Amino acid sequence: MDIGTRRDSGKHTAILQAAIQVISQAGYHNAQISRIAREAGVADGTVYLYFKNKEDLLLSILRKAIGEVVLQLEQALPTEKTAEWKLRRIVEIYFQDLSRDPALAMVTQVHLRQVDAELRRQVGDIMKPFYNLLDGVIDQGVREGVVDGAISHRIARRMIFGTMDETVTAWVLTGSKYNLPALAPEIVRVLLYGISRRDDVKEEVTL
Amino acid sequence: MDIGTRRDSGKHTAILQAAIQVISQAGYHNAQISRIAREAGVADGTVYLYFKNKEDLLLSILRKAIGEVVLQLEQALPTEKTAEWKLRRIVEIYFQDLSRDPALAMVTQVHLRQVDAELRRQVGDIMKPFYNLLDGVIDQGVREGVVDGAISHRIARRMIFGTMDETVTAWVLTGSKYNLPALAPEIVRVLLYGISRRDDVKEEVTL
Amino acid sequence: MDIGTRRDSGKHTAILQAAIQVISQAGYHNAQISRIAREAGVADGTVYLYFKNKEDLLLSILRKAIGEVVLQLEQALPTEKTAEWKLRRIVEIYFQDLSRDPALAMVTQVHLRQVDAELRRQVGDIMKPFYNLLDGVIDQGVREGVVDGAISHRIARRMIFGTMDETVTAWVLTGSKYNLPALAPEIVRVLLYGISRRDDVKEEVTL
Amino acid sequence: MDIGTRRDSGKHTAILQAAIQVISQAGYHNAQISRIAREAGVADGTVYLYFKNKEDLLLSILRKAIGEVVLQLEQALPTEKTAEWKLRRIVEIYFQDLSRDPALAMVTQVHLRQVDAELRRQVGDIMKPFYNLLDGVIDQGVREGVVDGAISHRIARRMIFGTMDETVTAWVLTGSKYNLPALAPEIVRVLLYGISRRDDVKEEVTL
DNA sequence: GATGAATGAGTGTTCATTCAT
DNA sequence: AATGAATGAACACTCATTCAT
Repeated sequence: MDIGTRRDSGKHTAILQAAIQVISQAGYHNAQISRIAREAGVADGTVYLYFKNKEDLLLSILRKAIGEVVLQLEQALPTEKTAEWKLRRIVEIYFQDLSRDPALAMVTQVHLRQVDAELRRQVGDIMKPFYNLLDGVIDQGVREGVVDGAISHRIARRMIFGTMDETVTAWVLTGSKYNLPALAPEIVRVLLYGISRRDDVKEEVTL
Repeated sequence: MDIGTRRDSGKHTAILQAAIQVISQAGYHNAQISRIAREAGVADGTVYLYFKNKEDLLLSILRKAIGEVVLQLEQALPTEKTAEWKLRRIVEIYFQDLSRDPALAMVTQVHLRQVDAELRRQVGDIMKPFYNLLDGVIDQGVREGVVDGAISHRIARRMIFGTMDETVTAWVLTGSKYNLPALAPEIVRVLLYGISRRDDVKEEVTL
Repeated sequence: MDIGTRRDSGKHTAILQAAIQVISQAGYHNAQISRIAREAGVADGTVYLYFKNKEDLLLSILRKAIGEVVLQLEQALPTEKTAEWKLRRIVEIYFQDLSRDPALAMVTQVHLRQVDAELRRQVGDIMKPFYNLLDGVIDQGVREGVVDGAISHRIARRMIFGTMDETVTAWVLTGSKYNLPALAPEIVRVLLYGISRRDDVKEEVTL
Repeated sequence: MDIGTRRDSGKHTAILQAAIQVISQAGYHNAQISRIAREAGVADGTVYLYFKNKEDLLLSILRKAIGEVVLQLEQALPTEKTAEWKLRRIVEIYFQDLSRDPALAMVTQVHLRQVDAELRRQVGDIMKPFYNLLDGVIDQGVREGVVDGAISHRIARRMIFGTMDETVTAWVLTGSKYNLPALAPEIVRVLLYGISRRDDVKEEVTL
């Protein structure tokens, strides 16, 4: 069922888009294949020509979303020299990409969690490249001397991802009303320096 | 946990415990009422004498878990004077409580997210008291001058909760093998000061 | 379970009345024993001290209703001399009794039909005495020369009962708003002479 | 009966026939969809491709039965000139149609009554056309001078329908053993002239 | 007699998936 | 490739009835 890179007559994309719309509105368990098919303008059976099953459809959405973020990051990060500025770009691009398609964000942030153990493992695989990028930046930060080498990489990564994740989820659940990317600078500030007051700031975080 | 309350000849508690076990293993959508009932040693119908429906059973688990954390925090926090130490106690107690019952943690961290919009609202209501405690500590921190008043309360709270949540979820999904509470000091350190290197540290974070 | 004639502390009657009320409103299949018990002010189990099961409860209602009608007819009919006047009394008393307790009428006319084959046989047994009364009057009518002996007794009886039944059911289903006994004279007229015009009437039907 | 229409490869008809058979034997509340499906040779789910739900299946049976009677009456009645002969045709055709399919008669006469209030309203709607036909004939009878204009139309209609209904129900409950249409002439006689003896008969009712 | 907590059998309906065309 | 009619497994919840107290 690996259709490959050719997207045929656009049906692959149409079904994926329809799935994002339907799932974002109704949730994974209430998103019937028949409704997704109708929305995409194809027959029920056609969905199974492009996706192995409903679960695969959900994972494909995540792959697409994370794939795009990673792709953009791979292009943008080399531009930045310091780890600090790379982290800044990560948060910005992550927020920008997700805020560009609220329905997609709703699916990845909320409905994707509504799945069972087996699926969760695959979600981890898909997130890998993104986690690796984060780890790379933390590494560089330590080498540069701006990130505390004593902090566990795992903990650092989880704080960064956990904070971004919680922020996007809150944004999505409150209706995607405010400007998400605008929060990036303040987020980066707490990631770098925590919530503590800093009188000794020389070069303040600006954007 | 709530030992001795034993209302209704212990059936209420038995069903709740059985639900935690079954849901933690199979997930909410795969946890049949009949299986929970069997595990609890009661008839299917008996479940409905103690809980309104399956959803109510799930919410009761969260209520129990969060209720206990909040209860302990309300007793412990007044003991601590500074906001910093209060934050420290929050992370410690949160980690300790959840690590005491990995199955319960699995349910609240993973399976509880597998629910639809209507339920999500109720989850928010249950979490309210915990969020309020966090806000209170942040407030105090600002007044004490240790927390940066320029940082949005919302963002601060989301970083704190997002980081703890991500940490517990990762612990639970990797099999609850390592000592979760032992991570508390390092977590508090990144919450307070971020990931940045701090040469200017006068009084380092210790425990 | 034959409690006999003694009605103990009135619980037998209380449960029967409660059943009439609950079934008339909710229908047989929606009338839970627990609700009938609550309405009667007794425990669920107590219902089974006075009635074999739910079905028996329903039959008891019919027995009570038909029993009262038959009792009254057995007292009133001997008073009337001619078959014509006896028929008149039958319709009058049948209508009067049912209109006295609309809830009871609702149960016997509507909800009692919502039962299965086995029960239906028993309903027939209960109706027997009433049918016998009808047959007796028809017999007498033939002997008196006012009823056409050529008409099958069965057909005559079904016309009489079918017409009364349809009339009462219509009355009950439209909310028991109008005066049912007031229809008796006209009903008797069509039972005796059909719907045809009668120019040759010597002694018209009056009341 | 509607032979040749055969829509949907006959599955619609097959399910309807299976439902008539199963319900006539077991009653509405004991007729499981799975049993009807098996009897029709289709999967359970297939029933729901042709009928909205179990209730809709029951109403479809009545619609089919009454629809056929009304159709035949609409063709036959214009043939008859007088109201008397039209009434005769109504009884004949009603009896003939129902006696042609005893299982169908069992469902409409007995099991259809086993339903709740909401359904009952819809039953009324379906019966409307038949009631209207009866009213039309009574009207004509009054105009012709053979029906007593002083008799309430409602009462006349209820006597006619109540008598037919009671007759068919009795026939069906006793095993559909005797010839139902053969009773038509005698039934018409009691509808027209009641049970009274008629010495003054000039042109007696014959068939 | 009276209670009411506990039982557990019973079923309409949905929907992901298949496959003959 | 595309269709969509057909499939059938799966399950939360109700409620008449029982029985230990």
